[in-house]
Amino acid sequence: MPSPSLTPIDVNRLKAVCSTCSLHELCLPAGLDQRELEIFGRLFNRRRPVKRGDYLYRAGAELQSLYALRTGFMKSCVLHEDGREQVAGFHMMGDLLGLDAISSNSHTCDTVALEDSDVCEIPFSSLEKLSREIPSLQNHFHRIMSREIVRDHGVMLLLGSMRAEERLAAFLLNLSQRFAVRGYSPTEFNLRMTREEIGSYLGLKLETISRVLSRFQEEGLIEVQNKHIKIKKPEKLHALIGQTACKI
Amino acid sequence: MPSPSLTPIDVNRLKAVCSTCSLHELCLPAGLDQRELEIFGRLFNRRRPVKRGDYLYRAGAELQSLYALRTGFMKSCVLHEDGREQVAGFHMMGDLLGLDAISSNSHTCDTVALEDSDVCEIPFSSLEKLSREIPSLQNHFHRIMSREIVRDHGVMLLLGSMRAEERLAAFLLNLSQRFAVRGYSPTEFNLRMTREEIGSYLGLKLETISRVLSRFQEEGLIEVQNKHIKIKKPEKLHALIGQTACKI
DNA sequence: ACACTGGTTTGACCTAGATCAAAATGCCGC
DNA sequence: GCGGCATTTTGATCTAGGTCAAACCAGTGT
Repeated sequence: MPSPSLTPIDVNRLKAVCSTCSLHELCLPAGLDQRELEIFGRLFNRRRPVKRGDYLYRAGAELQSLYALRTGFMKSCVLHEDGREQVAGFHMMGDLLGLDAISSNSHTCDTVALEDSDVCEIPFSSLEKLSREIPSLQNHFHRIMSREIVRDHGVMLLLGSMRAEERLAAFLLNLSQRFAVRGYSPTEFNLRMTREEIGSYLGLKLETISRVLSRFQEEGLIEVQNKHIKIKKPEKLHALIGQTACKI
Repeated sequence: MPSPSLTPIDVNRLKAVCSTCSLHELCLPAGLDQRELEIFGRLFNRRRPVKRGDYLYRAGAELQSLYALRTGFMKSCVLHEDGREQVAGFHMMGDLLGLDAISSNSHTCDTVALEDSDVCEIPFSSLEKLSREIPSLQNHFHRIMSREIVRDHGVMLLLGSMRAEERLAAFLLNLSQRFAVRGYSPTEFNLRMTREEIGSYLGLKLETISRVLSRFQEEGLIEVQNKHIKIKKPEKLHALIGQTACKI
C-alpha cells in the first residue's frame, strides 16, 4: 500500500531522482513499490561531484560506498607497485563503481574522473540491508556484479587473443554501443581518454593506437579528428573481429 | 534458538558436509546458527560428479545453479565464434563456479573438468532466498563475487602489461599460493592443464610456455618434469614480477 | 611389448608491435 | 593572440614472442 505521507508527486520526483541517478544499472529494473522507492530515493540521494582529474577513490581506501555514475566519465586503474598501471575500465553514466572493494573491504584500484562528473554515493551496508528486504533489488545487484565479471572475461579474451586492429575495433564498437544504450549517437562521439589510456586498456602502446586509428581512417572505416570519432562503417569494424568481444 | 529436531551430532555432520563442500568460499566464514546450518546443509547437499573432460556447463545454458567445487580441477573458457578460445580461469577445490551466468540468466563460458571432479549444486534462487535471511551469508556471497572481479583485474594487468617471464612467474606463484591455502604443498605440485591451456590463459603460445619453463629450470628457479613442478626459488620468481599480480 | 595419440621440447626464422626520435598539433592560462 | 605543455602523428629501427617444422616423450589401449 502507498505510504500515506507520500503524494503521487513525491513519488514521481523520487522516480526521477532515481532514474537519473543510476539509470541503467540500479534503479530502473528494480520495480519497487512506493514505500521502497521512498527509502531507495533517500539512500541514493547523496550526490557528490568529482572534478576532472580528481580521484573518486584510491586503492587501499576503505570501502564505505558504492558509486553510481550520474554524469561524466571515469577510468579505473589497477596499479603495479613498480609504477606500471593498467587501465581496467572506462565508466560512463549509469555505471556502478567500487564493486572491487567488497572483497576485502578496501578498494583495489584507483578511479579517476576524466571529465567533471557527478556520482551518487550508495552506502554499501545500506544497500545490503535494503537488498535483503527487496528481492528484485537483490537480484538486480547480483546481476550487476555478474555483468562486471562477464565484461572482464571479454577483456581477457581481447587481451589474450586478439591482434591490435581487432582490439581497437572491439573497443570502438563497445564505446559506440554503450553510447547508443544511453541515448547518444553511436556513430559520432568524443573520446574522453588519451591514446595512452586506450593503449593501457588494450595492452598496446599509444603509438600503436595512433597508427591503427590512422589506418582505419585511410581505409574509410572511421574519421578521426583528435578526440572526435565518427564511425563510418561499423559493419566493417565488426567484420574485423568476431562479435563476441563487443557485446559486453 | 536451536531447532529441537537437531542433535549436536546432526549439527556436526552438517558442519562437516558444509565445510568439505565449499571450504574456502561459502561456508566457513558464514557463522551460521544451528537452524541456518540445517537449511544450508540441505541446500548444499546435491553432489554431482563430473568426469575428466566433461562439461560442468556450456556457454548458453540456462542458469540453474552455482557450483561449489569440492574436489578436482576445472577450467573456464570464453569462446570467440571464430573458434578461438581463451581460458578465463582455472578452478580448484573450494572455488565457486557459474557467477558469470547471473548477469543474463545463462552461462557465458564453458567450464570443463581437467580431472575427475565433484561439485555441489547450489540452486541460485535458493541461495538468493537464503542470503536474504542470513546477512552473513549475503555478505559472504558478495565478497566472493567481488573477489572474482579483483582476480580478473589482476589477470588484465598481467595480460596487458607483463612480459612472458613475468606472466609465467605470476602464474606459478598464484597456483602455489592457492595450493598452500588448501593445505597442499606450495612448492611441489602437478599441473593439471596442458601448456596450451596455460598459454591461452596467459595470452602466450604453448611453445613460449615450454621455453620459459625450460629457462626457469636452467636458472634453477624451478624443476619441471612434464606436469610436475617444484618451485625452488620462490623469492626469485617474486623478484621477476611485482607482488601485485600474484596476491589475487 | 608395441604402436598410436596427444602433448612437449627445441631449433630456425619471421613479424606485429615496441621503442626511439622528431615533428606537428591542439589547448590552456595569461 | 602568444608561449608553453601535453598530446598526437609519423618515420626508422629493433625485439619478444609467434610461426613452422621436426624430433621426442609419456601414457593408453591392445
